[in-house]
Formats: sequence, structure tokens, C-alpha cells
Amino acid sequence: MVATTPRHCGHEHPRPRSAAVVDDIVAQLSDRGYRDTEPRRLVISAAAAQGRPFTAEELCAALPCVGRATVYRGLRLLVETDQVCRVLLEDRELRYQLSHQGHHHHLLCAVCGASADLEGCDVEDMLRDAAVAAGFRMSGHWLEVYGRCGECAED
Amino acid sequence: MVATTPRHCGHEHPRPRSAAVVDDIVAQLSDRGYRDTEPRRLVISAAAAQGRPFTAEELCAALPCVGRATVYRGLRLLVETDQVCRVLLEDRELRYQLSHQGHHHHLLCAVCGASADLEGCDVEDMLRDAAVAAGFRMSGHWLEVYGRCGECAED
DNA sequence: CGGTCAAATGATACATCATATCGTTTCAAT
DNA sequence: ATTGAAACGATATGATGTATCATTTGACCG
Repeated sequence: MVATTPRHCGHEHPRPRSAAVVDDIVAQLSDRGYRDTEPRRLVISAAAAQGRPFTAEELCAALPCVGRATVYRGLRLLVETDQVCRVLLEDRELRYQLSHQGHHHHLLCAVCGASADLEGCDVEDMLRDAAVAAGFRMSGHWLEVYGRCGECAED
Repeated sequence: MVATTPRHCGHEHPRPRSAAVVDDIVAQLSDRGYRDTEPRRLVISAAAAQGRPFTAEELCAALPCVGRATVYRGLRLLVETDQVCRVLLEDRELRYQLSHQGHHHHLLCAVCGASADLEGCDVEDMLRDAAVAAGFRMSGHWLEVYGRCGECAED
């Protein structure tokens, strides 16, 4: 069932190219007992349409037909189900982006806001060892790396 | 000059054992052109008296004689001058603690809130290399490690 | 030692971000 | 189609931090 007849407002929400992505996420949510609702699809679709990490407010602005609370609830659900991951900027601003893989870290461009996944870098083991040395048992960590992407590196 | 006669309220603020620490920080601020004020001293003293990472609100509560804005301003100043460092909990709650050294990372106990400094672990180089591999030039990073300290590890 | 003035303060308004509440709507299983 | 729980939207509330601005204060200076 495709959302071709919006009920909340007059805006048209044409089926995007990323419809398959949306369907896939909706299916995964469905497997976990979460309903397939139109506002939820709109949130997922808008999230998938973002080119780079986005804020909850940006998503709200992009979805005037969907209530703020619903956008926040949708994002929270997507994070909890690992469909979306959270990204923290240097000023502590919280942003979101679709998850591409399991656990990973982000390289964030301070200039253009682009993000890349940090690969070939398993800090986990290193951190775990250092934690043990300090008498801790590590359970998790948060790591973000800031810098300039290739395009923005030219001063 | 020691603050023995509080003016803002009737509370007594006896000169704490950590007075030397306070004096030292005040001196460093003075070197940078910041005044030696009583509210500022109270903020520093209260921060130094905390056993573990604390929130701005906790400091406000501990200092009923000092205005909220002043506490926040004081903390911001202390962070900017590297006297205090910021710590991010897993739920994104922001806490503060006195800095013991230059740049370093924290091990945070999820149970009791204790913190330890992560030593013998230079993730910097590793991250820098990984960033370069992704076409980025690294400029900074944020890393927090969560777990259980020795005391809280026994289930 | 008292005058001076920018820095600092405190009260409070405001901004931001996110969650809680609650009556209404909607999905999906029957 | 019926129906009950899940989800929704509007809005109130809460948490955290900053901006404003009249007043106070600390450091310098003569």
C-alpha cells in the first residue's frame, strides 16, 4: 500500500526513488510489531532523502504535515531499532543519519557537514584493554572524529 | 585576600582544604585578565569539592548564594581556560570535572558515576591515519568510554 | 585612600530541544 | 464492518543553557 493520498494536508508526497529503502525499513519495523503508518513513512522517507546528517528540527521543517512529537517519536524508534544512528557535532548538536552498517564511527566535516564512516580502525580492542588497565570493564563508548573532508580541505 | 565575610547571604563558606587549588586556578585566570571575584571563587571551590563529575545544575544547587547565570558563566570560563573539562554521559548529559592534565579521555562508571582518566592509549594517531584514509584531515575528536569501575564490577 | 570604569553579577526573560499528556484517529486482526 | 490498541497531533511541560540589562564590584590610578 503506497501513500498516494495524503490525508493530513494538501502537500503531495510523491513516491521517492528511495521507496525501496523506506519499504525495507517499514518491513523491519513491522517484524518488530510496529505499525505501518503514513506519518512514520513520511519521517523515514524524509530521513532517507537527506544528503547528510540532519537534525530533528530539520526533519520537522521538511515535514510540515507531521506533528513534531511524531517526528521525534519516529526518530527515537528508528534509533532504537538501529535503522538510524545518532551523530554528535563538536558543539554537542545532535544529528541523525541512516545506518549503513552495524556499529561504527563517523568522520564529520566541520565545514560542509558531510559525514563518512571511519573504517579499518578498531579502537574497541584498544579501549577495552586500556579500560581493563584502569580497573574498569568497558561496556560502551562514544567516538566522533572531526575534521575537513577532501573537498573542504583546500584552504 | 580570603573570602571570610560573605556578602550575598548568610551562609558560611569556610576556607576549604582545597583552598590552594582554588588559589591556583584564580591565579591562572588572573594571568589571563580575569578578575578575582567572590562568586567566581565560590564556583571554583564548589567544583573542586565535588568527588565526581557534576552537572551545572548540581553546582547551582550547591551554591544557593550564586546566581545561575554566574555559575554557568564560571563553568564556561573554566572550560575555555582548560581548568575544567567536560564529560559526556551515555544519555548525553553534560558533566564537568577539574582537569588533571592536558588532553585526555575518560572512563565513566555507569553505576556510581566515578571517572578515571584513560591512560596509555593514544587513539589520536590511529584516528588520524584512519581519517586520512577516508580523505579527511582530522582536527579533533570526542571520545568517552563507559563501563563499570572496579568497585561496581561485582554483580 | 578614595574615585573611576570596565568587568562581573544576578534577576529574569528567552531560546532550544525533547518529552509527557490526552483526546482523537487509524491500522490491522478478526 | 467491528474494534481495541497503537499511533497521532496539539499543546503543556521540563531540562538546559544563553541574552539582556540595570546594578555592583574589583583593580588600577592618581
